[in-house]
Parts: sequence; C-alpha cells; structure tokens
Amino acid sequence: MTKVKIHSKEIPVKTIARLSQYRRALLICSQKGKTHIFSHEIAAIQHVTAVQVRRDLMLIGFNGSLKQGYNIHDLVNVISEILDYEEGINVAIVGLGNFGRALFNYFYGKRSQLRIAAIFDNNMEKIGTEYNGVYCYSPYRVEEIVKRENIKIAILTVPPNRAVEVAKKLVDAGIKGILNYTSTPINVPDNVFLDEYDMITTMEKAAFFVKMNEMK
Amino acid sequence: MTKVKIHSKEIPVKTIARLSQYRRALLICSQKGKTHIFSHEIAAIQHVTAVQVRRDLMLIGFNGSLKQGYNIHDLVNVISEILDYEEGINVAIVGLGNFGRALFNYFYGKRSQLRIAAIFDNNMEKIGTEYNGVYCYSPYRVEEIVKRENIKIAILTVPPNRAVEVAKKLVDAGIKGILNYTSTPINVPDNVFLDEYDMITTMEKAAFFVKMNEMK
DNA sequence: ACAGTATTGTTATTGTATTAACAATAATAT
DNA sequence: ATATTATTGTTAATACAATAACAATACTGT
Repeated sequence: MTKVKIHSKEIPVKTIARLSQYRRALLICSQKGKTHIFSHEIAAIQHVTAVQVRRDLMLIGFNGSLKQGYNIHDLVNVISEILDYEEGINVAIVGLGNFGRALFNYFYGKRSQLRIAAIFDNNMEKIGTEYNGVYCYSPYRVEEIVKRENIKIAILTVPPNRAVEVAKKLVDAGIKGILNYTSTPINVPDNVFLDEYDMITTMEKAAFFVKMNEMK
Repeated sequence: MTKVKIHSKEIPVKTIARLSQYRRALLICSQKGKTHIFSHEIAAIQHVTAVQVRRDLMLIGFNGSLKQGYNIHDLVNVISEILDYEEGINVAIVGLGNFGRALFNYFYGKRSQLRIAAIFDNNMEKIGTEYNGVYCYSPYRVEEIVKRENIKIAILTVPPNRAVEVAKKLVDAGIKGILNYTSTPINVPDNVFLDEYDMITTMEKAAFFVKMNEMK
C-alpha cells in the first residue's frame, strides 16, 4: 500500500507521515502565540523543503493566504481530521522486554488517542501483573483479549525467533496493524498495516557510512 | 547522501540496508548447514523480490552459480567486507531514559563490532554510575569523552526539547553519526551520518491506516 | 543428441517521489 | 499609477527505485 485516497485524491503515504510532523511543528508555533505560518517556516522546523510542504498541503486541499501564509489553527484541524481516529485506538505491547517497556513508558498517557489496553509476555512472573493499570497476559490469550479489548494495533518486541509465530497469532486474532521491532521480517495480509524498524540494520548502515566518510 | 561508491560502482543506500538484512538471513541458513542459496530463497526470508536480491548482488559484483545459486560463506564474507568496520566502532548512548536503556541492553555485548563506550545523562543520580562496566557522564563532558574514547556514533534519546542543543554539542565534539530517536528533527553537517526514527509519526501513520481500512 | 527447465545477470520499462520552474496574486513602496 | 516583492498553487522535469523482460547458461531427462 503506497497511496491513499482522501477527498478522491491520491495521497502518497510519505505525505501522511509528513503531515504528522507538520502538525507537531504547528502545535509548537501555536503555543508560542503564532497564528499564521509560511511554508518555508514549516520547512525550516522539520527538515523538508518549502516546496514539499506546499505540495503536501495542496494534496490535502488546504489553502493559505498569499501574504500571511497558512492559518495554523485551521491547518492543525484539517490534519487532525485526516490523521486522528475519532474514538481513540487500542494498542497492545507484545513482548515486555527492555524495548517493550521503553515503548510502553514512551506512549503511556502521552497521547489520548492511543490507549495501551494490554501487554502480552510469556514470562510467568510478568503474567497477571499490572503495569500502570495495564494487565500482562500470556500469549495464549491473544485471541481472546484482542477481541475483548478491541485492540487494533500491536507493537511487536518479542525475541527475533518468535516474531513470525506471534505475528501470525496476532493477525489471526484480527489485529489491524503491527509495528515490528524484532529485526525479523514478518508477512501480513494486505489489509493489515505493517511497519518494520530494524535497529541492527540501522546501526550497520551508520557504521558503514562512518567508514566510508573516513576513507575519503 | 543517497548513493555510495564501492569498487567504482554507485550503490544505492537502500541496497546497503538490504545487504545487512541478507547477511542475517544467510547466517541463519549457514547455521542450518546450508552451503548454497538461491536468490528466491533469500527473497523469501527477507521480504523483497528475487530480482531485487540479484540486482543488489550484481551491484556489489558477487556472482552465483547457475545451478547451485550463491555460495553462502563467500557472500557473507563479501558483505562483511563492505559493511564491517575493521577495528570495531565506539558508540555512546546519549540520554539514559527508558529508551536509552532499552537500546543499551539491546546492543550491549550483542555485536562485537559495536562497543558502547559511554553513556551521557544529566541526571545527577546516574552520573558517575556504572552500567555493565560503562560509565555515565554528564553532558558537559561530551567533548572530552567523545575524543578520549574515540566515539564515532551517538544514539540520541534525550527529551525532545533538548535534542537540537545536544546534537550540536555532539557534532562539535567530532561525532560521525547520529541516530536520532527524539522525534525532534535535527540538522547535521554533510559529513555526519544521520538517521531519524520518529516513533510518534510511525504510530500516527499506523492509526491512520487502520482508520482507512475500516472505512472501506 | 536434444528439448525442457530453472536459474543467473543485465538491460529496459515503469512507477513514484522529489525538485525545479513559473504563473497568479496581493500587498507595499515609489 | 506602476514597479517591486514575497508568497502560494500547480505543472513540468528530473532523479531514483522497483519491477519486468529476457538472453545466457548449464543441468536433467528422454
């Protein structure tokens, strides 16, 4: 899935991601009392070009004024209308290792839109325990809990060798999106959103570039 | 920086990232006793197409045999020659919150290539403490320690509002690569590698897609 | 010996995303 | 009034990455 229709216009996924970033920049400016902003100002905060900002906003049909630029308040609303999930969205942390815990703390309570509704881990000591009011369940109960709690998104941080199996279980249980941090690629049906972030590859890429730069 | 020269051939950065993934797939197969592998087998493990695998291997000048496919051992060596940093590479964790700690544990001892040589945090209780033999220093000492320990890469996990300032300090100290996990975009000179991963955007993108899929 | 098969290696094509170019516009200054 | 300026909105061009196409090859079975 690489493009998406909004108001019968095709919008690249990358634009969606940038909208999220623009919104954050806008909210910061708004807090400082600014009411309007130019495309090049947004571009300077996030690192994109002014042209790209204008192009993205064109795609979602948002117009600015020639002398004042874009109305921040309105733009935030339009972006929110596109991005936000009215009723909020329930998320599960699957695998409560260091990484899972970090993500838990990172999201817990931060965004009202996102509610961490369950934790899964197969460590006996963790199962049945409560973390900030969120229960930790055995993976055996994925199907049951995902349905009961209406969980849409899973943050997958289990050990690499269990990734595929657990992902399958999540998909079967009806999960709609998986963020895979296990460094093991997984496959999901087309109707399930998948985002994979591979820390090891990122590190190796960084090391490679450092080496390259030192050679010249 | 979008392409890179190896053996006087231009190699896309995306290929570099895939090589890292291929290598992991290869090592797993190697452990299982396999000595040769076909492009479509590699493709099935990671999720790319067989054509892309062949194309990538062509770019680095690695040849397979028509009936046996690619020699796993040799291919691992060639990839390692490209990716690996002979003497190993020293890394610092900058910001020892949950995320920093997770990354610390994730990398600590895992890859001999990567040595976590220092931690920076401005929490008084952490400064001076040792974590698995790695010292935590005050950010004031970045310049001194980065030079003394020959640190090349920084993993940035400080609070968003401090990201820009700390990044500047790291660059001034001579750091060669930054992995920015703060959700605040930073700017670095051309000769410094930068990879930014924005968790919030990823989450919002996931939520957006779930919404989209439910609408149809 | 020869057709059939499966695979590699490479070139050509397509598709997508980014960047550049520029007309349209409205305010300001002369 | 008219030129100048800074910006938006959109179209055109470029660059990049992924996919498709296919010749070359070597093995297998008949």
